[in-house]
Amino acid sequence: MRRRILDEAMRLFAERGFGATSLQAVSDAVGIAKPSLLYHFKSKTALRLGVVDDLLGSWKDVVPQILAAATSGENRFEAALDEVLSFFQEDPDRARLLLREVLDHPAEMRARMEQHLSPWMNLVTDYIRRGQKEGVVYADLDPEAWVMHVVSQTVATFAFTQVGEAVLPDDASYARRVRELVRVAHRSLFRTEPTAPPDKD
Amino acid sequence: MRRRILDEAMRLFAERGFGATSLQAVSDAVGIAKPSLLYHFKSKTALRLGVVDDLLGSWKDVVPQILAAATSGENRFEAALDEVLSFFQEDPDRARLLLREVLDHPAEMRARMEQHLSPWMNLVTDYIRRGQKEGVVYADLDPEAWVMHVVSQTVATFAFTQVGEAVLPDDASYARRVRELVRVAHRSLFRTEPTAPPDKD
DNA sequence: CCTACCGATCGGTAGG
DNA sequence: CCTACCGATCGGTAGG
Repeated sequence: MRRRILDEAMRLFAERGFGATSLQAVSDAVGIAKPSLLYHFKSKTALRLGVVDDLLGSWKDVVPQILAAATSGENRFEAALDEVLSFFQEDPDRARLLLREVLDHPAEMRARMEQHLSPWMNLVTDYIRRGQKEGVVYADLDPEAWVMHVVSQTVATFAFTQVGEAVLPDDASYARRVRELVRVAHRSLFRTEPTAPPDKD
Repeated sequence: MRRRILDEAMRLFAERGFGATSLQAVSDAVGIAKPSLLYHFKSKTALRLGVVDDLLGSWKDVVPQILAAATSGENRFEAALDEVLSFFQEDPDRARLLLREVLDHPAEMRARMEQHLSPWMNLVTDYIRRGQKEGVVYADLDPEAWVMHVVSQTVATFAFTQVGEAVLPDDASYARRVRELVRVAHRSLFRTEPTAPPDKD
């Protein structure tokens, strides 16, 4: 039951925001009475924290896959980026909830992100710095800022599926934005040509 | 008075979100009674639309400056991007409100953005396509998707000032993110070296 | 997990 | 621009 509450709350918080979602709306979606929900989560704030913990927990599960992709095999860059992309692609509400949380609780999320991101951030930026010494990565690139850039652009791409279509009105709008995101990330990182060059239409 | 209501409502909506801001909170911030606020704006929804219209209206004023910067003088690229950057830099709440509106009302904002962006979007993308024919811009770049990328990254950079600091913990975090944004935009657009190359520290 | 219920606050109206 | 007030809904509790 806790699982079902978290799922419905996640969906509603991502869609309408925490402040615009009542406990009644969540319990209706689950199919239980409001006091029953408050047995599982003592307060609305406790429910919010439960949802955020759940999201960051599922992110933690993906980190090893990202690191594995980034440190072995060919096309390490594409493989690692694909892992980040598919995390949000799997459920775009993850991107929407993350954006809302960062807007609603910047200080709190700053601390949590630091905690959840720093382990793999350091590995990725070390890797980039090695590439800079070898001359394959631009020397004037700021590793931490570049990773933030790529991650936040990924979140934005999936959070704003619909709005992207306003400017890219064809039905391939989503695919175009993802492809351009990958292209921009690649071109801004490597001084050399892509191993597998992006299709040019 | 209408002006003061719009300013305070904008601030509060950007900070806490529309659903988490009561009319009482807005009227308190302005220093009037709640029914007085409802004389100027018939409903909470009318207030929201007033705030959004005001924001998009101020964007409209910047568009000519962007186009002027983009089509004359040297370093047209840097000059045009600077105009977009300074619009949000002037008041980061613009970025926050925009993000929230797009999350809360994707269909509505899609229509409004299309209306407010398409005039200059077409001019900018035409310009990029000319650059592609001349060979200075990457041929595999997707002009509309690229502009969306740069704009949304600008919005994200200013909306999430605090969270950026979690990963870039020094006190130059904000400047680093802006510089990297400009660098990424440049490197992903031009095949050639920058006219004024980014400092490499 | 439920019914019944709490005080506080919500958006909005009446009337001046 | 105000006071006074409305029904509805809010988050949360009592008690079983």
